[in-house]
Amino acid sequence: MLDIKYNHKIVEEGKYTNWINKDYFLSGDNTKTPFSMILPPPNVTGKLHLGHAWDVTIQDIIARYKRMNGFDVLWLPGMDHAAIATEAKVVAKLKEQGINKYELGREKFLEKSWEWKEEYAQNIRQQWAKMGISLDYSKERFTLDEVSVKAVNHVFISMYEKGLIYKGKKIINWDPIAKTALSNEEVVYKDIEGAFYHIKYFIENTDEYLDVATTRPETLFGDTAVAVNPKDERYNKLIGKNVILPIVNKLIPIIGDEHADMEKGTGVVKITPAHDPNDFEVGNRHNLDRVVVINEDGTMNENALMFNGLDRFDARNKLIEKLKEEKLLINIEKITHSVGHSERTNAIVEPYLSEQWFVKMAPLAKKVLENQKNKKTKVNFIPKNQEKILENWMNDCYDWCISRQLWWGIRIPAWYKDNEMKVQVESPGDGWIQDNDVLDTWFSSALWPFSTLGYPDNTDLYNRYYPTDVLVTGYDIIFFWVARMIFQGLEFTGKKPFKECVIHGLVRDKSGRKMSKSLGNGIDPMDMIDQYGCDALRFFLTTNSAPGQDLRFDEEKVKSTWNFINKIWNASRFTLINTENIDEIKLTNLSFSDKWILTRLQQTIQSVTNNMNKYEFNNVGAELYSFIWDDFCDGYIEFSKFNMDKKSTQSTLIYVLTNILKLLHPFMPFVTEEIYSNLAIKENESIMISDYPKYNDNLVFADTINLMKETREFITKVRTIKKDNNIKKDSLFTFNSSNDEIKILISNCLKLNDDNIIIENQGNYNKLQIVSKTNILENNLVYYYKETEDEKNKIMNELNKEKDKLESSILKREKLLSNTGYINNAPKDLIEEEKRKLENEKLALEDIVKKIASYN
RNA sequence: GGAUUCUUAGCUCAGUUGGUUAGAGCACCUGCCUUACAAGCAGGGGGUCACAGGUUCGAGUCCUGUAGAGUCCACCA
Repeated sequence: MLDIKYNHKIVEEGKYTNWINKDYFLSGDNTKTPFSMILPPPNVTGKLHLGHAWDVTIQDIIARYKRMNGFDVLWLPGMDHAAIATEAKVVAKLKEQGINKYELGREKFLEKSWEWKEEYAQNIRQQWAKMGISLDYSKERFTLDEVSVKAVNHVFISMYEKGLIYKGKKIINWDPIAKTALSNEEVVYKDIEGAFYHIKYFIENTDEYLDVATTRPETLFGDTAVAVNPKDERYNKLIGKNVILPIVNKLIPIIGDEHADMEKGTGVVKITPAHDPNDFEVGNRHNLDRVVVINEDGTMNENALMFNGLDRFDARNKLIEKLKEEKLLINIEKITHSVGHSERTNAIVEPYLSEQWFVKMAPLAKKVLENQKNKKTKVNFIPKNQEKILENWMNDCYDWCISRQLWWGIRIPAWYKDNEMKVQVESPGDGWIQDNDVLDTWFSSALWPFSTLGYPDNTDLYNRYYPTDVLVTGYDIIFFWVARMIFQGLEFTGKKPFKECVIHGLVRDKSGRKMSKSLGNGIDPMDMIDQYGCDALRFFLTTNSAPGQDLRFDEEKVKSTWNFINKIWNASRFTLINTENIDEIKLTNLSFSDKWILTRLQQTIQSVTNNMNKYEFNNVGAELYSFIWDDFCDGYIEFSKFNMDKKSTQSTLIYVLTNILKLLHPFMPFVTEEIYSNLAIKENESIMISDYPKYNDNLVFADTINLMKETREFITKVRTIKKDNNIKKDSLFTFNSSNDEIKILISNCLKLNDDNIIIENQGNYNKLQIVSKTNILENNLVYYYKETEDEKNKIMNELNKEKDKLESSILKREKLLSNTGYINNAPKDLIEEEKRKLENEKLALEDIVKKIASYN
């Protein structure tokens, strides 16, 4: 038997291990229809946060739901090596121990990185277990696994051969701390305090100068021109002349280029082709030299003359001093501007001319856009509006820099000897040296939906489970990952990698801020599990926002979810206590309330299933919450208390509870398993492998719904009257109904007995109020008691208020029903319903009017 | 500059293809230990759905505009 209170710690103990031991999470039953999902692989850099918890719970709900619906579910777990993120952490850890990455050497460093990976992978698996998620561990993958590396090499070589990958010298984002190139997506812009430095560039052979403003004065050593707009009448006559580059004292030309914006700054812009992407383009147009002035580590090089070897920011300060001395500095204008930072090391990113590998995006993006136009082959996003984000990005993207000057990752399969290059996996022979760089971590993750299944080999796994059915992830990762999986999937498998893409939002803190380490407002999901249990956390995370919307974390809500589970626990306790000796479930000779709750259950099953299929878990949550709490607990269980001698009641109790547990199981795997295991009658050894409830028309008694609604409203109304008028239990009153079952139900709920139900007479009592007539209850209820003059007035007020309300409502309905537009256009049943209500209200009004008259 | 989401009760949020008198949780008020649950039960109060127009028989929902908030992309000499 269940304890008096729900204890999540006891309930969750041991269940996950048991499920694993029973092989419930394994895929591979070929008699069933396959259903596959790939878990977005977390980085092996740290702990799972609430966003992960949300993401995996959505997937687990889908997996468990599909499994209970008879599918062979493959939910494939894995982790991402997270090239730069992990490398940065390992470097930092080594630094604490006084070890330098470069002194350690590539091989030793990789050993340390693998140690790190093993440690963190173990943490992550423990957290998955705590979350109760049903992953098929027999298929677990890592992005540096042999299968993954094989796919990556295959794809790289093939793209190179197709001309979709090329090596080129371009301006890329350079992280001077990690000393690697970054893609644009790995750069985060932050507003910081900076300045416009206005510098004098004297025009050759004159005393005149141009006022050139820059935020990065140290790059002036790399200036190879000054540009003005050809339409700018202030300056265009100067085009073709030279200016003297300050400090360096060499001559550079004044050129005319559209890039110079007349509205912006002074209208004059210095051109540094090696250190600015726009200037690079200008340089190409005008055939300018590209002078690199900064080293890989962010120090200045010999081109910076006396600042050679200084850090770029030191050099900036010293240069400004120098310019002041030379009277070349006009002024310093303080500004706040946004500056790119490395996502992982937080270093200020330097636009840097360097030779890197790129993926040519245009043809791939085009493929995605075209595929999205085809209803049959497109990836369906949930919610649908997220498709626009993808299209937006695909419409406007530039080539993807995929080489990283790191060690932790998949090494680029290119080999060099003298001036020759060969792109292949194996070394072409003696003297050939492999490219030192590794690939962007997203290059391997982009192949994840098929590399994990064995692609490019023709494996059974790949054939059975690809394309996958659903991918679940946050909208923040559409560019990084979703888009890239789609174009790689289309390019290499000829198919979309997943049929549906369920997008969720971000978890925010209580005041709506993003959760982040720097703000220190992060919540550890493991703490929440410890306090409220995994089931409460899961239900909270997945039922408190609409699809695609952000979720504000509120511990109070997790707490109230715990209360809900405790409620389920106690309803189960009640059911178990009263069905201990039952040996079969027999849904015959059903009472009115049995029929009603069974019908409500069927309605709930239908609606929940519908919402589950649409991934609208917030609706499922609301549906289950109100069915369980309002209908089952507050309604049916209360009614069952005076019907418990009936076999049908016991059967209905256990039948409805069993169905409730199954409907809840995808959301709350632990507590539903615990209660299920205590049922007197059950079909399976575990709820996990039981069948999901199916709508059953034989258990629908449609007419009970309105009857029960009216009955319960009536009961509420009487209680309200009693309460408002401070009527004690022993008051006398009467009501009548042609339906005996309803009569009994009301008597019981209102705790009436023969002594205080009277049909006639008032004795010492006065009439108090009559509850309005309804379809099922006739001339029904009168309370009697002695009242004071004040009370009398109060009652009259109430009656008049009720009368006014009815009158205005009737007027409104009559107006509506005489509106030909409404009659012609509104659905028929809606009009019928309206007419019915009008009739009822008229009856009720008649009643009230009579009562008011008799009162006086 | 472009895109996108949002604005509904004191707070946090739902609200399906337009269709009765707009819902929930928490908070609030009143009364109850009615043996499944006081982390509960019973009852109650609280919203001119940001604002202004428009379409419609009918708008929280669709369209246009305004204001405010968030996010992404681009720019940032």
